[in-house]
Amino acid sequence: MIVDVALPIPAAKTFSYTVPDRWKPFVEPFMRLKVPFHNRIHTGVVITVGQGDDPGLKEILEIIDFFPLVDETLAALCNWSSRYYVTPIGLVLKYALPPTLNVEPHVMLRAHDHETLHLNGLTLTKAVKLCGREALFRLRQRGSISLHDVFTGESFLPVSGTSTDDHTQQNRLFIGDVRSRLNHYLESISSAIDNQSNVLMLLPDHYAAGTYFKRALTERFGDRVLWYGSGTTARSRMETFHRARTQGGRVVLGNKSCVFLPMRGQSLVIIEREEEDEYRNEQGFKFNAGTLALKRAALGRIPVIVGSASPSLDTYRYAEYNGFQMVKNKWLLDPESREKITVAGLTSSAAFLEELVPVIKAGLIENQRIAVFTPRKDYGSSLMCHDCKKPLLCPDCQGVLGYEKEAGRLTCSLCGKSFSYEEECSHCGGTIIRFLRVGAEYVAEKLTDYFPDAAILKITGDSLKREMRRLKKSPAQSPLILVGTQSLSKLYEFHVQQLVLLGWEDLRKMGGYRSDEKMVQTLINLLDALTPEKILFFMERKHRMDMDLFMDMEGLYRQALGKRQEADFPPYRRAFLVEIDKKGKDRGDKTIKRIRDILHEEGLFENSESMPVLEKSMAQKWRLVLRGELEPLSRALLKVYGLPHVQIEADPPHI
DNA sequence: AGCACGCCGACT
DNA sequence: GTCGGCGTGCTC
Repeated sequence: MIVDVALPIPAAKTFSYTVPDRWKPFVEPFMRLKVPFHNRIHTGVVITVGQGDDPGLKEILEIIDFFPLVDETLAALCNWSSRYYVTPIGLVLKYALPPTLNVEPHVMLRAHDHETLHLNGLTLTKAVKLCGREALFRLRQRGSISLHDVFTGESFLPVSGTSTDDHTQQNRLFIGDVRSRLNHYLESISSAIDNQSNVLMLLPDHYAAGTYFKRALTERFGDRVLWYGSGTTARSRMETFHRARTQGGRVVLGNKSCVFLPMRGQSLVIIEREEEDEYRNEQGFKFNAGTLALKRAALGRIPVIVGSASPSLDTYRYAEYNGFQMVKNKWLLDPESREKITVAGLTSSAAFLEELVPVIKAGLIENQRIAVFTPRKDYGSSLMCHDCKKPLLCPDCQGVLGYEKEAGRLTCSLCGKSFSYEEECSHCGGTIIRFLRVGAEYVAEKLTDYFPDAAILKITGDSLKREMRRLKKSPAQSPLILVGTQSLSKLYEFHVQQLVLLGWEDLRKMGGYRSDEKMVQTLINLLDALTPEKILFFMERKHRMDMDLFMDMEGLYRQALGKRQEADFPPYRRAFLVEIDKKGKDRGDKTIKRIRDILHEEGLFENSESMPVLEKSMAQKWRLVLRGELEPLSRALLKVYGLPHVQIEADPPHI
């Protein structure tokens, strides 16, 4: 017997091992096992079980799981993810079945004959220590012991995530404000859990959206509401794991890792604000949890509700293409909102404070809550030497640098790398560095100078968790200034009287083919969360935008999708960014040749004209953008994956 | 990923 | 003459 095993290493292949007789009766695909590898012991996952024998192969050491921890739908989801995100299956499985999944301390043994009486009530961890894994496998097979989890007391058995055939639900894209979405979710969840099936609900974060929905759902459904993911204890994470797989009538809330949570009898998946960046997993296996949740629902034939005030173009098209019911409850830039909007022109971006201060002053006198939005979180960006007028760019990728004053460093907006701030031009040595754009840190500092007695909170991605606590204590009647980025839109139902947008139109230039879409989403989500009575834009005169352009939702989406189709971009084509480090002594030339060879071998780009040219040679790396159909591309790119100094990003936003 | 092998610079 | 730097390659 030979098994092909996926290992958590960045190589797009499986490794074969023979199975010794004592383990033969127990092997099944998707069980975890221990194998010798490179003079070490690794945890791998069985992908296929085959007949035959090969004395050249090593033997597996031990099987870990008594049965696979993923059901058929999740196994299919892992396989699909591996191809869709060009990540070796071993790394996908490492995410789906992480070491933190501490199953055995929470599973107990029950004895069914005299021989095993001494094992009764022991946890699996202790029993394994006492008599070894192999013996327990045999005892269980002949029925001398059974397993149950400590949380529910129910039998610990393979989970089957099949749909419960609830025909009251159907796939739906719900576009509306947060109140209407919440009500819609509550009604849908209610009818789902009434018939004892489970609901999986994805939320963009834990501290803001997470607590908002958790509170609202708990009010209605009590302890049937569970959270799965970080931001909680290891034990309660395991409790959710066991309850979701054995019990029914539960709602599991989570952000990313919950898309791989096995669940019994599911009847609904809900994705809240799928367009949020927080659904993107940036390290290791890079994926979008919203996209995976949609796929999981499709694979398991489970109805899905996607709710947002401003869905992404990808989801809008996916929903239309797959026959979702399109419910347009409310578009927040409707003619009614038009009356609340004032657009003020600025002569230059530096002039804004003179115009902003009187507005804030008037608001504070009236005890208002005012939110000031600015696209950037840092102190200043678009740095430029005063002497030679040359811009300061990221030495690595030539991206725009942002200056963080408090931290005293420069951070690249493109690659995220940080550098200490030297206050010196690399071209001429000049020491006067100017910045042409300002961000939240600067605005907050200046407003504090102007209004030293006012309560001013800075809301950015990094400070959100901390500031949420202070915010909850703030009485609704006292004046407050919130200065922040997109993160302001996480403050669900935090009502402000005024919303001021400084340089919102700048989002348009912040790079990537999705920038127009992001601009609209940012605005709509701010309106969704903060429900402002007045909306005041300060826009640079030459970039001033006509707000009437955004009032017709269908027209807006139709036009944007038309452009994407014409340009052959997502969602009509898959796009991948391949980056090659110039570290090697050949400056990456050899790697590029190998990539071209692999693409050619796979039958892609047969004539040299369609062969991708290297789009950009930057200081430290080559950039290559590939667009095309998923199947041939991902097959070829998985081969590219293992090459040294090569990074592959699926659906890159910055192209 | 880790770990070994291999080919060029500063040391007793 | 060697020790060790990391670039390159392989792992059933």
